[in-house]
Amino acid sequence: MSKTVQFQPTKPRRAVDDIIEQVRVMLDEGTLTPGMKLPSEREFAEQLAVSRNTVREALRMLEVAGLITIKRGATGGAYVVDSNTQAITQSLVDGMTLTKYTLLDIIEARIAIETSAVIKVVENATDDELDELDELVAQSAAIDPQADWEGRLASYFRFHDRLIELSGNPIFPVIARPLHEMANRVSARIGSFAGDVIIQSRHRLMHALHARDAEAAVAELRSYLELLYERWVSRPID
Amino acid sequence: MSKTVQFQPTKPRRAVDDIIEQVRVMLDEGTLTPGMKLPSEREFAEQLAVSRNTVREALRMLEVAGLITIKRGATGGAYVVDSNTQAITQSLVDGMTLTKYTLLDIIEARIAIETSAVIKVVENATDDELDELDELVAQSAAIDPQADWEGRLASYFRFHDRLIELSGNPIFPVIARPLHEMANRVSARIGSFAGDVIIQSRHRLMHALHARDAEAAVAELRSYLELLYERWVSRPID
DNA sequence: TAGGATCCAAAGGTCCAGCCATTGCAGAGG
DNA sequence: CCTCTGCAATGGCTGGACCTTTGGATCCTA
Repeated sequence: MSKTVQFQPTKPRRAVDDIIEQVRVMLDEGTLTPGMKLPSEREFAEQLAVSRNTVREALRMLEVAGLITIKRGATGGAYVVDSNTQAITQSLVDGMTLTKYTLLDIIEARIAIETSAVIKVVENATDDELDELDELVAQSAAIDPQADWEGRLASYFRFHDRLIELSGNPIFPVIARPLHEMANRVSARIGSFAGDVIIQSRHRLMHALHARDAEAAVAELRSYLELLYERWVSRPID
Repeated sequence: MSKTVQFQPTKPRRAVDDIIEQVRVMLDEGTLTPGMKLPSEREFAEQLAVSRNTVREALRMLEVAGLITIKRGATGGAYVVDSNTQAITQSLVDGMTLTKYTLLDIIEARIAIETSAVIKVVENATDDELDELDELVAQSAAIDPQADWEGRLASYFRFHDRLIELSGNPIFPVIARPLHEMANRVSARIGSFAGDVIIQSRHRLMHALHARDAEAAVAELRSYLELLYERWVSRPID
């Protein structure tokens, strides 16, 4: 049987593309790990046998991709980061300005990920960890939504982020955090609403988690996110 | 109550950052729309009163962000794109690469996303679209897994990708692709197995979809992914 | 000796001027 | 009318130069 050949769109191979691929491969292999420092621009250029300008372009690309951060000065240089959440978020924001995604799309994705995560939380989280979540809820409730809506909002998302971390699956946060960032930006522009409703939902959710009742927890989380969406659409972005 | 002030990390403002922000603002305002062409590098440099190198760095960043594509030659230049899904996918792949994960983590995430997607497929897909999926299954079955395992594998993922696209939520494919990419990196190394089992599962899944039976479709997809995992763990990465 | 002021080297930020490589298209030639 | 060819526009890349930032080493002083 003939091999299914697959033609690639003709994109001229640039030196820059080669460089960033080398870095990506090294990251995948573990040759480069978070915290490590790439060579200085001048040294890197020499190693790669390209000009410093070309190296700089490659570094800029890696920076935007969220793989490195660049610091100036004596101890400066390009350092491998340990999370590119910001970059993913920025991509999603860009996607929304290109009118590719709607709020409902975001919410649906959150429901998909977070309900799956919460099931694992019920299975795996220790009681201490659940108490930690209780504490986060209390912190949220202690912030006056009128006086400091942004602070309250940030507190909400700290809860969600932590909840998803407790699932034990490291992939879930990678996906969920950018979605939260997106939701956060929207909420920040809409302004405060119905703080009590959210706190009450949190209490019901925590009750279900403590009772290790996955079904109830999923139901509560889902209805919470759907409520959120209702509020958003009824108060569109200015 | 005191406002929780939030200080931003001190990041020196570079010329490059200014340029990409100008472009982002123009995109947001609608001054720049998909398909439009930015000035040539030389002209752009003059307009911005910066060197051509700086412009090039900015263009590279916008390119990685998925906002423009760059074409060489006579009618070349930087064109605003209408979709940055490719960039988001790449970001997520990078994010997962930076994260310590296991195969089970990937499978769990796939179950979360793909079962949610398939529910929407049952609701939204037309019969013609389902027929299209049937066709993809037939294509998979026609490839000899012994002779061309990579081709068969690629065919499997085409099915999954298309299935998820048919959910109608553009976020789902964006999340699913990186997961497939990560799964693919592993499968390609493991080699062929049990082609018949997979095709049979596909048939059962399609049957459920045609019958618009969401519950059965979800169950089939889930058990398929779990089966996949079983096979993987029993044949660990070399 | 502790504390502060100063100097300096390393590293990124920017610019310049030039040359090469690619590519579409207009015009020449059949 | 079609084909070939050369040109000009545009991105790709180089090498060198200079500025700015920044942290640490050094030196001075109380």
